[in-house]
Amino acid sequence: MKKLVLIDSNALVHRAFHALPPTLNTATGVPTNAIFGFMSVMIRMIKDLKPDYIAATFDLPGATFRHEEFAEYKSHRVKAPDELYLQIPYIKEILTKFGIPIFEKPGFEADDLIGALAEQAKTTDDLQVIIMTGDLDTLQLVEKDKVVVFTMRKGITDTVIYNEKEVVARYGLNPNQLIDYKGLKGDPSDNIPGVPGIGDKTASALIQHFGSLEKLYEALDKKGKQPKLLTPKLVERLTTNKDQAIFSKYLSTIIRDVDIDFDLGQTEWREHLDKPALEKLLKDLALYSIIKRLGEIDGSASEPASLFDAPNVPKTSKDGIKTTLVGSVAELEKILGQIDSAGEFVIDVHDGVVMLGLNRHESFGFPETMLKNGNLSARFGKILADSRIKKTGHDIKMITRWALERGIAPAGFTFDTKLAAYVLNSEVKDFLLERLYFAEFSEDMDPEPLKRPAYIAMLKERYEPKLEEFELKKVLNTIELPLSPILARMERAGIKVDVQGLRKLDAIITKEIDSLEKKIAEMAGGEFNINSPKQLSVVLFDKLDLKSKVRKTGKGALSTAHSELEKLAHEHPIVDLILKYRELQKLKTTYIEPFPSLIDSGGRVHTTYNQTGTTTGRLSSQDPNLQNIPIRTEVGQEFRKAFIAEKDFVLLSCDYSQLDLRMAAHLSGDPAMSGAFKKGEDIHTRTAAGVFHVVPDKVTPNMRRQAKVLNFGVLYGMGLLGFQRAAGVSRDEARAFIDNYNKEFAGLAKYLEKVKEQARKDGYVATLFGRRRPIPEILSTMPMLRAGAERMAINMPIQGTSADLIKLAMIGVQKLIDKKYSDKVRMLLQVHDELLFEVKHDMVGDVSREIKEIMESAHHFGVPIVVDAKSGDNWAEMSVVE
DNA sequence: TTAAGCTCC
DNA sequence: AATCTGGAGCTTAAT
Repeated sequence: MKKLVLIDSNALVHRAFHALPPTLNTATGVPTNAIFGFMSVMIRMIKDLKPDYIAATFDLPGATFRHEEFAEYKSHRVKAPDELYLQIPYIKEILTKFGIPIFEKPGFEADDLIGALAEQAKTTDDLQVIIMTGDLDTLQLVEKDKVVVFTMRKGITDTVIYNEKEVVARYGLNPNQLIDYKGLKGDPSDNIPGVPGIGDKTASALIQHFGSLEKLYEALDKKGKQPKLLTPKLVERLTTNKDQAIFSKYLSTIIRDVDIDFDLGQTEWREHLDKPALEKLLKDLALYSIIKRLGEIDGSASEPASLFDAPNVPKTSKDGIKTTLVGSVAELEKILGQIDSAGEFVIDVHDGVVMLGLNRHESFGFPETMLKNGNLSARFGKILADSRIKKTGHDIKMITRWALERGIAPAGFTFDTKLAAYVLNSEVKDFLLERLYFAEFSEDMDPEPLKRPAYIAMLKERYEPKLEEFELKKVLNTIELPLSPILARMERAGIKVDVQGLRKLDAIITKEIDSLEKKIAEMAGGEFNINSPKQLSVVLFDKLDLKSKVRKTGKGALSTAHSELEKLAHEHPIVDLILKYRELQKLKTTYIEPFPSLIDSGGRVHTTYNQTGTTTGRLSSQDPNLQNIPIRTEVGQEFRKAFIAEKDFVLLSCDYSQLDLRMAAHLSGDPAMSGAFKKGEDIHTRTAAGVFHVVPDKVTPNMRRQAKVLNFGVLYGMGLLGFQRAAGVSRDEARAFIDNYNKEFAGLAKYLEKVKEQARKDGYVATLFGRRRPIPEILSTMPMLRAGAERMAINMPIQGTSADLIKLAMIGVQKLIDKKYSDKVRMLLQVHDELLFEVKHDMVGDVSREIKEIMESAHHFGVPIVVDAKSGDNWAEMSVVE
């Protein structure tokens, strides 16, 4: 099958322009970011698809539009900046040198020409039409595998091809129904209005049900019995906006009957390619890296990965690393034998290839598919599961997950270059092997995947003496390394979600949001986007002319943050509605909506823990983040109820009480604070009593609240003004409270000074267990930077020691589970000072006591450590375990 | 991509 | 003159 690629140039240029920073320029100042992006995508496309024919289309403004109104609409569209338009002539020139013909016609958009060309080309047998574009407007043209769309995800890095199946999978609609869908939903980026109040879901549901916009309106005219989905409100919206809907559909329809001459022969670009001229032009534009990549298009450049080479032929590159791609079972068995007797090896898994290394000079790789061989798989599994055989990896959590998913429980991970690099410097932003290698050896790593084990071995050699020097071996060996496989198990376990409950909640909240939207629009005297702080501030401060003083944002605009809106609440009832709207909108879009798609076939969601993501030693959780599930508000609680236990199991939550404050008490040795914890007093009440000079019985709720702010403020390095604001007291009061606090807890105050001093002296701070964080800015001459550094210095040992403790506890608890309760207890989540388990319901009493004990005594401190255990059927409704 | 906003500990 | 509480992740608007 031959391939014709049709380039939707305008969409692609826009995408490239916005995806790349505007920092690329020629010496004379011509911006080139869009050109660069356009070219990268094109080279990748040619490399991947190897098209026989290519044609490009561009917008050309002109008088003869389909409709007056349409031209009208266009003029309202936001103009892209000049920097973008400046680049278009260059792109056209490049395309010409490429031998690619350009199609444009006054009054027509690039889209329309694509439609017309595709229409003509698809009559040719044995020819696939591929539309290359930067947006999804042309998806409507997709037909089976005959006409497909090639576009990008996430900036311009990931490419993806949509055929008819994928369109249906993504939208639940046929390609030709997408225009009906858009007619209802609209498209703000194209200035297509659609029907107000109808979004993604409703539009899709309606079209799925009725088939098309026209049929939907026919059904509405007939009255009679209507499906449930057509609520009276929805019917009203549809009828009042009928014309607009029809017009919107018309606007989003790509016209295909444009009169153009098209001849496949003229698009045989390889015939017309003028490479020298192309290179010269790119050189003038200072796009040297593109010139380099031009080799890729005709295969003259070497393939990056040797995985395509014949197996079993060892290759030695000039850096002395010998690599072998193993293709035969016998060969692999021999290597596994070597590993067995060596007793240690490096393992890495990348793109379906398993790579093994014995030292920094030699490594092997074999395709994962070879493990389908039962004998081989058993042999390899045994090596992985044998804790006496030492394994080193880069990201052993990932490798553990990989193995677990293949039925192997790996053991014996004794080194991880990613974790080592993290404990050596937690400030580093990402721990890609390539980056670490460059940082250590000041040269680029060969992208050849088979070499990775050798590089990992090299890094390990570099890191070991450093770990020794900075006394970080203990943190790595007793905390991070044993924790990593445990996290892998937790990720794999996931947590069960009540989808049904989630759906109900969604319906309720959606309704509530709808009605809030309406009320807010009414009060504001017109519809606007409440989610846009910019539009919101216009409504509040200009239209409604609210007078209360609010803070400015970083850029000088009036802030509409929650804390600021509260100040306006007494002036106008709209404010409370906006706050409620925000709360619900947040819950819906961040938590409820994404969840269903994240649930696996067993009804569970799986987070990913980042073990190297924080500077203090905490974990973080992503995709989804299960460490910030709402809890405070009533709707938040409702959402939490959707996290449930498997049948015959209950959830058990064990959380450390006042962990950070206990750590502060221990680290500082402050007698008053330690004393309070030893006596089991309420720490905030005790603090209030000390600061306000009253007996604890006389502490009012307000005094306790202020003391609480003070206690937490101390952990974070809060200043006078911060406390004033957070506690809502006057400047003098604030100063008096802080003075009293520092007298009452003089030991704590002294400790905090000592930490800052140590940071200045050593350039770093550390936790009780020796985990470090560099604080270079503590010596900055800029007061702001320095103050910030001091706050970090104060907080890290406290937050970090807490993080260390719970990690130790997790290791201890997992040991208990493996020994006594496998299949009966699963550790599911860690939320900084809380561990969540799934426990066989009839065992929760015993299990809870044992876990509590392990958590409380994971390490001995100068203050008691207290864990509260609660259990229940869901994450919201839990009661204390006796 | 950034800024603003909100969720959690 | 401007800032002002530590550690995270995610969504939306706007560029």
